[in-house]
Amino acid sequence: MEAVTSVPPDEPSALRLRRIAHLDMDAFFASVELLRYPQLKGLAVVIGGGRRKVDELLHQTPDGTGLREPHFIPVADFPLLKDYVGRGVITTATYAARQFGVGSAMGMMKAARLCPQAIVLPVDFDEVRRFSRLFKSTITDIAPVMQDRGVDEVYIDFTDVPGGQREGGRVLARLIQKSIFDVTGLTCSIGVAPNRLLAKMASEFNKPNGISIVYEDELETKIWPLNVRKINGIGPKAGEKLATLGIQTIGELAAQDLQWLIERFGKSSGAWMHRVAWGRDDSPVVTESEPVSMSRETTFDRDLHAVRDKAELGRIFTDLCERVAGDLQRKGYVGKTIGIKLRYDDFRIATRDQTLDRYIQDAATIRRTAGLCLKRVPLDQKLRLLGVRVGTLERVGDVPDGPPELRAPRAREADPHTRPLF
DNA sequence: AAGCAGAGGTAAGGTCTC
DNA sequence: CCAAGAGACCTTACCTCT
Repeated sequence: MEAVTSVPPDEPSALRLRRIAHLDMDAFFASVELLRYPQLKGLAVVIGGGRRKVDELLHQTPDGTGLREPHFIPVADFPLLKDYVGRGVITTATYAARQFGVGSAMGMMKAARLCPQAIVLPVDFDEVRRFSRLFKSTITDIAPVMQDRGVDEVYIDFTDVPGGQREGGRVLARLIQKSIFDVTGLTCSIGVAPNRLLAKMASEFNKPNGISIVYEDELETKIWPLNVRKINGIGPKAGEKLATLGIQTIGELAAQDLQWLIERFGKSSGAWMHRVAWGRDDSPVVTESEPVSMSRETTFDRDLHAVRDKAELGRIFTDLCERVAGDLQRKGYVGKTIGIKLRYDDFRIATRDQTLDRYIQDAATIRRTAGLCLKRVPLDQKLRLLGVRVGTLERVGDVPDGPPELRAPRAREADPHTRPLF
């Protein structure tokens, strides 16, 4: 394991091991809600839906009389549940709800069937973001080298933090865990190991509210018995393929010949699998990064047909373009690759994109270019989702050929051949 | 003239993550 | 009949330039 950082040759005693931590907030979305509604503690609660109407559900009685204070009715007792929950999925479930087999990314209707007494709460993104900032700033106050991995997850480099090496990092992990709880009232789980790969797996060992340390020489005992799916980057597909090849555990993966893996998974993936199975990972903790693309997509309340529902689709399409443009402008980015994504009613996905010769950020150009993309895709089948994406981003003011994004879009009449469908 | 190699861009699809 | 949204990255194919 590449455990040694660069060490001045005249200071042999300064030889340090890399100590990387992975920190994961416990049932983050649900825990944030429980802070607000402590009376729900211990109950089966599912967060999600994502649809605005879940919010109404909280403030409405089944007979339609509104309530000012939120109240909590089990999903099963609510008539017209589908109208409220639509085609949404669960974001997080409390541990009580998980007992019933309910979990992240599961459809709401299915969850209602599995756990009829579950209380549904909407996601409060503002509140979640507030707590996200809060726990991250608590961390960087103690250990400055932190990498964002989403709202509820970070990597931290303990190597050069005073005390970061004590008890393999456990002392510092405990300090961070306690500080986060004091500031937010929320618990988290932390894994510390010689690299990010192992730290990520370690953080799952002792959930919730746990700490676990994995040392370099514990690969065989603590990592190899695990299923390959525990490796961050091996998902359902690769897991299935490995299973077909008779490989279940990470140890079995490590036992495979490098060339054999490359033949079956490609040069890059095969070599990567071999490396991670041996616990090798020297990727650094990266404290900042630039976005590559920004997108907006939406699943419709019902499947829509490109011709029959043209007007409605057109409205949604324009709205998506305006929202992406708004995101770009608000965050100060321009882009030159415009793309669309659509999902048919049978869940097949099609994408198209087009790269412009200049950087833009305005809704009109996005809309026009995305419209051209849409013309290149078969539209005889009903759609359930439409998305708009802008990629090849540059920061405003950092654009290779000056600031063309500030130029007004060139006014021009579309010729009939390239006139967008919407 | 033809062939090859490598770099880099574009496009489409797919996988994975939280 | 049920399966979100946002983003990163990979593979493959094709094209262009050198």
